[in-house]
Amino acid sequence: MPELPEVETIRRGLERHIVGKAIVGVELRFEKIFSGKVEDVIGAKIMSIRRFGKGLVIDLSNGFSITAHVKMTGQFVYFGEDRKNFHPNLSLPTDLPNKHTHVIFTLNSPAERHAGKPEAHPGSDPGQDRLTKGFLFYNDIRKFGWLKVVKTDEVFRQPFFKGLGPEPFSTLTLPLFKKIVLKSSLPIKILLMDQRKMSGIGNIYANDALYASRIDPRRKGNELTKLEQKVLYTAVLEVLTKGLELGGASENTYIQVDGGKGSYQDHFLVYGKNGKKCLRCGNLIERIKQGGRSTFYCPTCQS
DNA sequence: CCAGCAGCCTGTGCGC
DNA sequence: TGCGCACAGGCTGCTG
Repeated sequence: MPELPEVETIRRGLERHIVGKAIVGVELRFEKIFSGKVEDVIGAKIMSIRRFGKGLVIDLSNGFSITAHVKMTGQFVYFGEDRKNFHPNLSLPTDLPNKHTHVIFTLNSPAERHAGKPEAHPGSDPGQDRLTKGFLFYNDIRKFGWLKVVKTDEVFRQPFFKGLGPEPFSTLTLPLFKKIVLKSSLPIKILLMDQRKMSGIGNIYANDALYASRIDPRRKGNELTKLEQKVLYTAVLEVLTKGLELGGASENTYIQVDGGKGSYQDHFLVYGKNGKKCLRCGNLIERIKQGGRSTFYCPTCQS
């Protein structure tokens, strides 16, 4: 369930593992999830990785970018030349590529010409894999995610990027948050998850932020008090920060670029806890449907 | 314009 | 054991 913390963790992993390398090959195993031209990325060097909401942008040296959205089950995993993963405690795919691998990028490092140079501290440099060849796998069990090659200066012409609301850690200020909430008669939980109103928040963090704020997820945005608006804003940033610190929530298929897992799933406040005791009052957490999705809340604490 | 909902997919876990 | 079904959930595109 990649949301902002998970996607940002992926972004950081890609930044560490693939920036500086050149794309020397692309194997498309399932064409439907890929659009744009493969030729436009061949030979280009990877310059930077950006994230907007839950979307990723891999900027290349030739004026093109690979935009991507992993939706629910997409994974970017970087393996070294020996096709072994970098994470020491890897517990997920060791068999890549597997039947869920839809794209394989072969990467080559320009730094290879220095291969004969001895390392000052062999094995101790966290960026050492930048000096190796490798493979970047895009896996996606449910095939909801997509990769699209576009010109870098046209990234924001895409409907997805064009329509994104403000970012929780930068452009979504408290005054703006208050304004957005005040203007909407949507249930506050639906509002938090609306990527056009504000970006990056999905089901897990929306549930937990509302629980932390003691606000009933069914309340309308424009019916929140000024205090509740502020408390909720703070809670949103807090749960996202916590998720980020823990490397995201690996409850299902989400893994990091090096194959490691996040641990926010061990710190859920209310998400997925229906029938279990509320951490605050001990009464039972309930599950309801909002917009076709599960909402978890404590009927006693959240009013 | 907005709200609501089906569709896209596969794996998992449940009841019978 | 296995079948059918609900569920997971982000986003698009359609309808009213």
